[in-house]
Amino acid sequence: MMTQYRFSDIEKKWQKIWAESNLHKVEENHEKPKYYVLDMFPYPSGAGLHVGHPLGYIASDIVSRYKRLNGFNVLHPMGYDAFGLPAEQYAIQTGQHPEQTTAANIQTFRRQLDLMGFSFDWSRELRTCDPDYYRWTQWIFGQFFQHWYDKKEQKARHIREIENHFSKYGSQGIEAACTESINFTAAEWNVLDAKMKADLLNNYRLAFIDFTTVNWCQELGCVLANEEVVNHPEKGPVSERGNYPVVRKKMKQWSLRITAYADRLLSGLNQLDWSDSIKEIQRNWIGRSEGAEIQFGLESNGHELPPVSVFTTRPDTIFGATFLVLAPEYEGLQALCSETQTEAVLAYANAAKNRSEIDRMADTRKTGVFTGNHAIHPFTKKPIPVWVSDYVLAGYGTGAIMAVPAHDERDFDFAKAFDLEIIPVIKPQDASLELPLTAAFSAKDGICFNSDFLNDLSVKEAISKAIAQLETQRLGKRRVNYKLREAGFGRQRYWGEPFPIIFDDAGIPQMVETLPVLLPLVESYKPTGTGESPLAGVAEWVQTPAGRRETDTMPGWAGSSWYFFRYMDPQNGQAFAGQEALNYWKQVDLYVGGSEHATGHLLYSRFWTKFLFDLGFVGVEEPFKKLVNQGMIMGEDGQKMSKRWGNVVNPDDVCAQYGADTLRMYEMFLGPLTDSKPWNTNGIEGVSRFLNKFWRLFFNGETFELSGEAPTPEELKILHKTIKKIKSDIEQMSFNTAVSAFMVATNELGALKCKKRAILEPLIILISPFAPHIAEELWQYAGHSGSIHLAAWPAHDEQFLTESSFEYPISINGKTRTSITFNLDADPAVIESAVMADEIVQRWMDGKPLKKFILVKGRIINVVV
RNA sequence: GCCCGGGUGGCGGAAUAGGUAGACGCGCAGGACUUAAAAUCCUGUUGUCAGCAAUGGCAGUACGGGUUCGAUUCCCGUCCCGGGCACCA
Repeated sequence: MMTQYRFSDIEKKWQKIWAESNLHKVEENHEKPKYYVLDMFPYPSGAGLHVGHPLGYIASDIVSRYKRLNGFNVLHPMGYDAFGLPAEQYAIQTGQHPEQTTAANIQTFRRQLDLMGFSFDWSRELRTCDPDYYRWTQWIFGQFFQHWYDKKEQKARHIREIENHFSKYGSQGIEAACTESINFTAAEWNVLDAKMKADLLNNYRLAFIDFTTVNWCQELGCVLANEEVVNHPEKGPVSERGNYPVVRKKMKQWSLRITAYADRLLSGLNQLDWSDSIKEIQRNWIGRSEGAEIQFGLESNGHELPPVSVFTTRPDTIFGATFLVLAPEYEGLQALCSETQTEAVLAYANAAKNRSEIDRMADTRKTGVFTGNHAIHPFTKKPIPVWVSDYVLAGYGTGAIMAVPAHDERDFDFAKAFDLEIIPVIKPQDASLELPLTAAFSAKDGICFNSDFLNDLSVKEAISKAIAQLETQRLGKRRVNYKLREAGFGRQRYWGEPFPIIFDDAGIPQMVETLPVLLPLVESYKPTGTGESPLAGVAEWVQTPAGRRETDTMPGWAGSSWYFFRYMDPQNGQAFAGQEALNYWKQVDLYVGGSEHATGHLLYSRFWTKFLFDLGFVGVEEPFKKLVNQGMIMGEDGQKMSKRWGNVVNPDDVCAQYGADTLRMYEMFLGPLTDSKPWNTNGIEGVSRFLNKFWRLFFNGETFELSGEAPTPEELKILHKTIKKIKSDIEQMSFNTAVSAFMVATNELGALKCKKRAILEPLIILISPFAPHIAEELWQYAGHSGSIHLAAWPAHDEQFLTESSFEYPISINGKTRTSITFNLDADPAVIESAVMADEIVQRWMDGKPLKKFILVKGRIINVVV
């Protein structure tokens, strides 16, 4: 009977000892360099964990343990993102308070996480739904509310400073991030009443009340996200759940002015050690484009009409602009229509308003209505018609475009649909355009023609020149535009952070000073049907002596946008984290989590960090220095692991059958961390076999055996190449090849029957980050009283790896034919003559003369004939 | 449509400052130990052709070209898969 290693006893034993001795508790320690390893904290769903969830946790745990062995003071915390919709929906169905279900779910999660032997410092655990936590989420919101963004200084400043400025100088000299730019004098400001001042300041606050268009479902009594709305063939837009009609409705909504930070969010990406794909996703989401804003005066037919500003990235095509198009939601649209066309335009705008986003997206046929009026081309002074069409979006640029049908596909389609003029002004560099155009020529490497002062310039030159000309003639200016929209921050839900806001009798929002504002108990979690959150029904909470409370709650991402700072000092009652802790831990060195948060959590966290940086609370502008996105583990059938497909593998079962160490190593062995890959039950057997083999390296039958015998060069070479390989693999997060290196070392040492302490003991340390329990047990067997996780990482010594000779593959014309061993310091001339004298080489040369002899030292020899 | 990744045995995957393609594991086939099974160990395993065999030839990293003494790796074109964005002017 072979010794079987008893993982179940061993794992239970050590997990208990580690917990009781607080082995993983960490404090600030200025003697050691710090390292902060963070996992994206989980939402504690009722389903518990499946084997896909711990993938990233295992990787981060390996790095944490590796860093500790290398002398780093490692912060490796865990907590729960506990506010959110599923708990609330469960409450609606069962009447159970979300707090109860959340607490129960957290217990399950904790039990499952403990099974896998992670080295989290649980004394720092946090939950976003805990009042001691969310009081600081509310506090940070309050800071957003009390600040505005100064574009000149590129930072957030206190709202009092802009008030002071307004009272002395009006809006003159202020360049602020705002909803709309308004000009007024100090005198005008000073005569405003308190409510009017508050409304005006709302235009500048970083947390402000916005009016946004939402998908409103009367039947469900709530607002729906775009993805919750589907298109019904007869009824039009309906809710995904229940098929109830959905209309677009303007609603008051708290928002955060994230666009103020668009520039910095974009440029900050360059310094981050993140995957290119996720940086690219954020770049696209921010969507910076450079171009010009151009003013078009309108032909007045008797009465004066306001000018229309358009945004374009192609001012070089200005001479090809043959009409303007306004969005159906264009501000002041009605005033721009001629009398005869007003009715048609308004009918069109109204129809467009109720078309769902998806509908508008899916349908690329061009529709539109002529306003009946003309604009004046800024250079040619010719009149060009002004149209309205829903292919122009109100929310981007100015909500109006100059259409250049010859060089923009959409404008081309529109011009064809309504028989509008098409004037080509850009031609390919080395050819002329084929006329008439059958499609827009939108290449950006052409040459201008038909374009007055831009003729013969390249597109790039023409863009600069056109802007310069527009600026000198005061017809327009350079402008940078972003796709990024303000971040809607209010939810008509119960299970979230209440806003620390009370509207006083004048309707002015006032910051609540005493935090936290506790989430009150409600009787029903159901939507009220009025568009308000269930909190609106708690009269005694809503009505306060100071006024009426805001009844919306914050979105799921509020609590997760700053939790990484709270871990640094989780019990602090005076601040979201103390200065000392913030200065010591600074930022997350390694962040591991899924890529699905690219445009949500990861962007918002960067935004909040930059804001807290501006206020001087934190010393870093970026929260996550290095980010690694682990892939998904699919079911054995290749589909996403889900109850629905019946392919879920539970880590509890795997731990019971094979042990946590096997599960950990197997998940790492599956393939590169960042790839998605299927689970394979057979594969885990191989890793289980390996760990047993590893265990047996140390045993002779039933007895543990380590000898003090001096190791041979061959054994030393195996050890040192393994140390080197594991170190570099962990640092590159190539865990699958690290596991394979352990297998190779075990196979080789097993074959040599090596039982020497000098070789095997360092090997236990190497494997301890991967398989912490078995390593701890073997370490104890080896006679150590302290934990292996407090040991030091062995250093590899190159001298054991250097070879004196090398077996050179010999290729003739690039095809390997034989191999000959030479000393590495042998004279190339000697090698050449030896190779040329070789029988096999001679045979393949077949009497042809030698053309070239290539020797790459320690690599290859190639004979060219 | 645009922007990122990526295509290597029966399977998961190794190997890229260009240098012996297929490490490691799974699966499969054969063998040892055993009354038997489990466990463990050993051998083989890209395809194909020749040979009783040891062995050897040819082809081969999605496809077609190119650069090079030499290409899975670099360049150009095509196809396919995954992800992101999408009437963003």
